[in-house]
Amino acid sequence: MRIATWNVNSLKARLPRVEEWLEQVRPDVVCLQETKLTEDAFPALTFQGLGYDSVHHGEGRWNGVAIVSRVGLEDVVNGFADGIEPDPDARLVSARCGGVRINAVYVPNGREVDHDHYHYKLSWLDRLVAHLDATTEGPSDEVVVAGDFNIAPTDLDVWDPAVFEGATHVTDPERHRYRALLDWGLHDVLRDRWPDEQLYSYYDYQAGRFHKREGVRIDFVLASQALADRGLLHLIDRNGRKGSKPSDHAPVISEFAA
DNA sequence: ATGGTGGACCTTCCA
Repeated sequence: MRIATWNVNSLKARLPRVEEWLEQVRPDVVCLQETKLTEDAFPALTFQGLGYDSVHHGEGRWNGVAIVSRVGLEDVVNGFADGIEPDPDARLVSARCGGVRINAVYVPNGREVDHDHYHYKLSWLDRLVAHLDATTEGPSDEVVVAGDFNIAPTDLDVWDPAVFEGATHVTDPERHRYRALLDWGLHDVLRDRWPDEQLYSYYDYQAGRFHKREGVRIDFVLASQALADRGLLHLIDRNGRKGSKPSDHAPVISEFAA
């Protein structure tokens, strides 16, 4: 089962590239972030034509997440299932695809340390753990949480740690909450496979960062033990960040034996 | 040269 995640930075702007990529890579499931679409504008028929079911949780101008699957798509949940107030933003959608509980996440950026949005980010990550508790029997299930986490777990995941001093994405409270997801029972399967490699999923559009290989790794496919044990390949698809009109994120792909 | 890129959308916000 091939599972991918891709922050497309507007599905409207990126649809031709996403179509081409689906035909080339043929993932079984792909989680999309930053669709920036209303429900009405989501191109479900385009995906249907490529053999994929889909579900979208969007709000229009910002955010928006989707799951696109060719191995079934059932038991959809929009947003958090923790029984608290609804999330004001469209940042989480989950469904069961091919027997796996898939969660597509777009974690808040945080903007600046101590900004209101930063505290929203921290509480959002706390709620994500509660959501997993509410929607699974626990980490013994086949569970995937895939998306843009807006956290670089360690200094190996940023091209120059000095540049990020005092910035979001690398602070202890953010990294602590990332580790809480691993403590829950999820595995960073790409990092486990490549423990020492500089692997980046996001490059700022500015200053030629991609061509200088100055990126950060903030997009992950996290998988529970049963899946992680069956990992076949884990990679970041640099081709997805090349060429004309790319997203600022590259797709991240993991494959698991059936 | 006090910017730089790109997407939302129309004036400024967001990443």
